[in-house]
Amino acid sequence: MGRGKIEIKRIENSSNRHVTYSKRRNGIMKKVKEISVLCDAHVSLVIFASSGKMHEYCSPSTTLIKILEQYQKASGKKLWDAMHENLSSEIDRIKKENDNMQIELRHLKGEDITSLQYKELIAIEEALEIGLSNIRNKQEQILEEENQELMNVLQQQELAAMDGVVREGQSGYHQRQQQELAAMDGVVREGQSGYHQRVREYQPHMPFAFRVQPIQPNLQDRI
Amino acid sequence: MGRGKIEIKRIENSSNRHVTYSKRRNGIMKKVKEISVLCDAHVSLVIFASSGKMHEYCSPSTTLIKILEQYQKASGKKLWDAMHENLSSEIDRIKKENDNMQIELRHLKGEDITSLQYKELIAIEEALEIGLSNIRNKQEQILEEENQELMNVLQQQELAAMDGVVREGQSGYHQRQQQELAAMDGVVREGQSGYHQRVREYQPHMPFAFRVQPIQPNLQDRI
DNA sequence: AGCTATTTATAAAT
DNA sequence: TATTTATAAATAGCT
Repeated sequence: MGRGKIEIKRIENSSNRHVTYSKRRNGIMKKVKEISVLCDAHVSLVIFASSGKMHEYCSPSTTLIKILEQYQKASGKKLWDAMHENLSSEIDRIKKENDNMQIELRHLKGEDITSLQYKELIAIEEALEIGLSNIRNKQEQILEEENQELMNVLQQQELAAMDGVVREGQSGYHQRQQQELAAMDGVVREGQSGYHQRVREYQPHMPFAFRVQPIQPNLQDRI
Repeated sequence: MGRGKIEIKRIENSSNRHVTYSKRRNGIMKKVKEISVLCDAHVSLVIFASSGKMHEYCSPSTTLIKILEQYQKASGKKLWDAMHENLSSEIDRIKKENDNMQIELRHLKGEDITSLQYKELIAIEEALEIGLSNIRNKQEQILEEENQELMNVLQQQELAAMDGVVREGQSGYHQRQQQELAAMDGVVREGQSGYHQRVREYQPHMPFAFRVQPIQPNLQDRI
C-alpha cells in the first residue's frame, strides 16, 4: 500500500528503514488499540527498534503483568520459575476450594439448585435442618441466660430492700415483679418447638420488665 | 476499509465482534511480522480474545523472556517483583474470601456459633429458612415431574393395551394400578401440613405416585 | 469461510 | 522531518 509494492525483507537503506519503521509502528499501534476497543481484546505489544528504543501498548483494561500471568496459564510456559510456580498452584488450589464453597453456600441458601438431584436436595435439607436446630437452641440458651441475669439482679435488689436500704413500697413492687417474671419463665420453658417465634410474637403484650432490664441496656435491640 | 466505515467502539453484535476479531488479529499479526522483517524490530505481541483464547507473536530473532528483560531495562519497571507482589496479593485476597466463606458455611451448618450474638443468629435462621423453603419447593417440583412421567407411561401402556397389543390380563392390571394412583394423588392433595415428614416415613410402603403433591412443605418446622 | 466495494495504510515523492 | 498523493492492503458487510 503505497506508490509501489515492496517485498517483505529487510530494508537496506537505513533512512528508509527508519521512516518505514515509524510509520508502520504507528499503524500497528493504531490497529492494536482498535482491536482492543472493537473486540474487548486484551493486548500487550512491546516493540524495540533496532536502535533499542522501545514502544509499548497495553489494553486499558489490563496491565502487562496481568497479560503475562494469563500468558503463562494459557501457554503453560513458565516465564519466572519454581517459586512462582508454587504461588500459581496455590492460587489454583485455593480458587478451586473457593468455587466449591461458593457452590455449597449457594445450595444451602437455596440458590442455583435447578440442576440438583432429589438425593442431593435431601442432603441439603438435612444439613439445613441441623443448622436450624443448632441455631435455635443457641438462641434459646441466650434468652435463658439473659433471663437468669435479670432474676439475679432483681433478687439482689430485693435483698437490699429487705436490709432497709430501700423504702417499703418499692420493695413490694420488686417482689411482685420478680414473681411475675419467674412465672413467665416457667411458661416459656414448657414449650418445646416454635419457642422463638412465640416469644417474638408475644413481646409487644408483655410487661415492660420482661423486655428490659437495668443491667443489659441493649437487650431490646436484639429482639 | 470495508464496505462501510465503522466507529471505533465495542462491536455489540457478538458474531460480528468475533469475525472482526479474527480478521483484524490476522491483519495485526501480519503487520507485526512485516515490521520485524522490514525494520529489524524486536516485537512481542500477546493478545487475548474476550473468550480467553490467546494468540502471540514474537520476533524470530528473540524470545518473550528476552523482550521482557529488555522491557525491564528500558522502562525501569521490575516485572518480576511486580508479578510476585501481584500473585501474593491475589493469594491473600482469595484466602480471606475463603476464610469468610468457611465461617459462613459453618454458621449455616450450626457450627462454631457459641460466640454469635442473638441478632446474628436470627439472620442465620432466616437464611436457613429461606434455603429450606427453596430446597423443598425444588424437591416437590422434581417429585411432581416424576409423577407426571409415571402417569404418562401408565397411560400409554393403557392405550397400547386397549389397542389389543397387550394381553387382556395385563391390561386390566395396569388399569387398576392407574386408577389407584389417581385416587391416592387426590387424597394426598387434601392434606395441608406435615407433608414432608409423613411422606418420607411412608415412602417405602407407598406406591410411587403417593410421594408427590404441591403443598406447603415447610410448615411443620415453622410451628 | 470467500467476495468485493470501500476505507485505510503507506511507499515514494515533495 | 513532515506532508501529500498514488497505490497497495485491509477489511465491513454480504453470501
